[in-house]
Amino acid sequence: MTKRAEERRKQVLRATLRAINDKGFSEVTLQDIADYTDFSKGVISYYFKNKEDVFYHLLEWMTDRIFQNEYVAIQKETTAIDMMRAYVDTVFKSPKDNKIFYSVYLEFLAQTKKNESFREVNNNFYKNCWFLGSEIIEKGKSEGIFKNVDTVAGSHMIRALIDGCLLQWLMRDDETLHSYYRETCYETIITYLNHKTP
Amino acid sequence: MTKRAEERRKQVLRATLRAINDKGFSEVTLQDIADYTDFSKGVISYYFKNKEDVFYHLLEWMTDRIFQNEYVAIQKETTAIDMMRAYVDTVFKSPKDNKIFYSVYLEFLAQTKKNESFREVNNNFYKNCWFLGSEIIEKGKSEGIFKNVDTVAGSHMIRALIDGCLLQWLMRDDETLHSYYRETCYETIITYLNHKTP
Amino acid sequence: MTKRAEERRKQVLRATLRAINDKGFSEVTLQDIADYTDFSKGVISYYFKNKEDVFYHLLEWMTDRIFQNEYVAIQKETTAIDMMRAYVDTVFKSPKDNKIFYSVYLEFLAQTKKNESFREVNNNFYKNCWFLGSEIIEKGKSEGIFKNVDTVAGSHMIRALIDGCLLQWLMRDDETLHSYYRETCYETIITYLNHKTP
Amino acid sequence: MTKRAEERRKQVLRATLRAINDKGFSEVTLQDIADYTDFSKGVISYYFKNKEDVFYHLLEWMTDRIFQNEYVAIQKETTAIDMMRAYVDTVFKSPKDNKIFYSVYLEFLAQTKKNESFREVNNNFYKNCWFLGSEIIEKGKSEGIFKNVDTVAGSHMIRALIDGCLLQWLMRDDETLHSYYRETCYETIITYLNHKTP
DNA sequence: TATGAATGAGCTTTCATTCAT
DNA sequence: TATGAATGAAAGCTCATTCAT
Repeated sequence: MTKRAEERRKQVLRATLRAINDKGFSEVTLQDIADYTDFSKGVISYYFKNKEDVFYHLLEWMTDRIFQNEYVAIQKETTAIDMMRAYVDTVFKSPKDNKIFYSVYLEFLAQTKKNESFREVNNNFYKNCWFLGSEIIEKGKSEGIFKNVDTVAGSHMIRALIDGCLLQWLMRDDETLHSYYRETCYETIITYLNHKTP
Repeated sequence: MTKRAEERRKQVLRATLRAINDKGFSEVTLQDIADYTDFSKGVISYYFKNKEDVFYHLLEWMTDRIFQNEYVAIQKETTAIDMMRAYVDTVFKSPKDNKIFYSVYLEFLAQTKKNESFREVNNNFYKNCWFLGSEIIEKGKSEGIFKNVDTVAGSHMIRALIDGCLLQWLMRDDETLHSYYRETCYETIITYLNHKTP
Repeated sequence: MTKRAEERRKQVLRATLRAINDKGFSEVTLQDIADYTDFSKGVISYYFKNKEDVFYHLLEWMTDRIFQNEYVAIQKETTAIDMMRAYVDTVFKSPKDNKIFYSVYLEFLAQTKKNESFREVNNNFYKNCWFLGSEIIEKGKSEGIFKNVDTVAGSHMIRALIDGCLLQWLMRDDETLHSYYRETCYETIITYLNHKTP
Repeated sequence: MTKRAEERRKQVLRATLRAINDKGFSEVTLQDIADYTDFSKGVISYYFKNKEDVFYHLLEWMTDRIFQNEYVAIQKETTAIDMMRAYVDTVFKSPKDNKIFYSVYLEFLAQTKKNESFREVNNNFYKNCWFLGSEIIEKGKSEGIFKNVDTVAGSHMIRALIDGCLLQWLMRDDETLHSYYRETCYETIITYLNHKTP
């Protein structure tokens, strides 16, 4: 693929993200997407096989980027607690970002049933998320904390709580609750990881 | 509304649930819904304002029924622990039921952005869920447990974890994981509610 | 199929024939066809699976009608010569009819390569044509003429000459040549069927 | 026109013939044609006015080549019978060649209605074909055979039968019938030309 | 000369909605 | 009450053509 093709595809994906955010996944048309680029409708079909192919690559691109950010964030820290903090802070980046990302992500999840390839991308994202959780828990164990948590189950629950909180925050549609959910999510995770009785 | 009208509307809603489950929210047509009733396409328009109106009432009906089941279940129990157990068991009723309900529910959540009325129905459902969580936590407090948990935040986290677990389970598309998520979800909640350090 | 459906389908087929005649097979749009009916574009899709399905049924309808006319015409005659005359006269019905039918038929033949089902309809038409030729030749033999002609090969050649003449006439696009080709075709066939040396 | 232009145009025409043969006349795209050359889509527009212009020149080129082959073939012979034989043998060159040429030619004929220039090219081809037929008939007459045939009508009928046979063979889509149609066509023509009763 | 990126008109098809019966 | 015939807007996608490079 040429450099130009690479760039055009990125442009289309960015436009698609904004278009879905504004119109909704199932409602967005190729024309809508084109309207967010500086190009005509034709470029989308020129650089992607079809509309679904655009969506597929958007999901892949979004989840990859999210994971990269989270991974980089926790790598910067040295203690398990700080890593967990960094993880949650990166997940709850900002009301604006979370709203765009999570509402679009939610639409992808809803499509999963009819679209096996979306499911696969998401499962890969899950694996990455669990990997982050596991790294943090293992780090904690090496520090002598998080002793009573099973690494695998813990990584599942961390992500479940994060998703549940983001979902609840998104549905309540009140940006002022963003920090509330970030903090409560963080504290709940820490409380859970730190619990004394096995 | 006449008795007959009431009955027809129920028939349409039931048919819609099955149709969405089979075809997907955005793909389902009025013809699909009609095919699941013993009536023709016309009855749907006859008893509902339009397609969106059908969906609205379906969401309302589904979330009400879910809440009722959960409410009845916890009312039967006498201790906070048993109530929590009953709550989680009712939520994780069976792989089949969860798959149908939650995948359709997920599609509704994804539509929330474009549909204010869906959001309202869901927020009402949330309130009901938080009420259940609060009741259980308060009961626990009266029993001398769950001492270090804030009732409101706790009820939020309980629901967030439940949703996060169901979502993760649904996305993994592996029915054998159903009991794993049910148990891990339950234990994580109990661990969190029981934690010692404030 | 209801009576109304039957009628609508006929209306669509008639409209399609006229539309193809005016615009050409590959150029005709569903809108064109609809414009020749008193209905909207939707009815076509309502009564036929898709555009190709319309074409398929048109070819079937056309070739059936042609064969029926020819069959009826030769059945009315009592001698082989008169039957042959009636056959050719029916084939060369009128410049107007031949132009419409044959130009559309020609487009179907050209599509045969990509459309197996068109080929099958045409092969069935061929069988019917050969049957007519065979009947005439056999009748002639029973009268003591057409002695030196093989029935099967003869029936093939009769149709080949008819098609070749109609094609040539159509391509020359000169209506005054219609009777010339009809007569020359007839005489050539008779001369061939009557030939003395085996 | 430069030598290079001449060469490029030939390359495009050859590619077009193959492309039409593979994809069909109305389905072939400029991209398809380009894929059969070693050039890009642009060269086609560079050396031809538009797509239709390519087709026009292809038809011209094909019919010219066919005529040249037939003309050369009959010129080599010395008797009318041998010439007729050579004509038919050249027409029925081989199943493979006939299939390619005739199916593409058929598509051109079908386009004739909308395309006056195609008709003109074909009428010129017809004139050439009739010329060949006339030459053979006149030669026969000079040899004392073919006495009872009108030269002009005979030349028309010869071509009509040839076209009718090739068409029928093509539609039956059975390569093993090729020699059957070649022989039967030849014999039918000879029988007709040789007939005794005026 | 030759390329292929970009355009956008135009196609088929789907389907919510209306309404005469 | 209930039907389903008919409508026509709106969608995705294709591709001939243009033109900067």
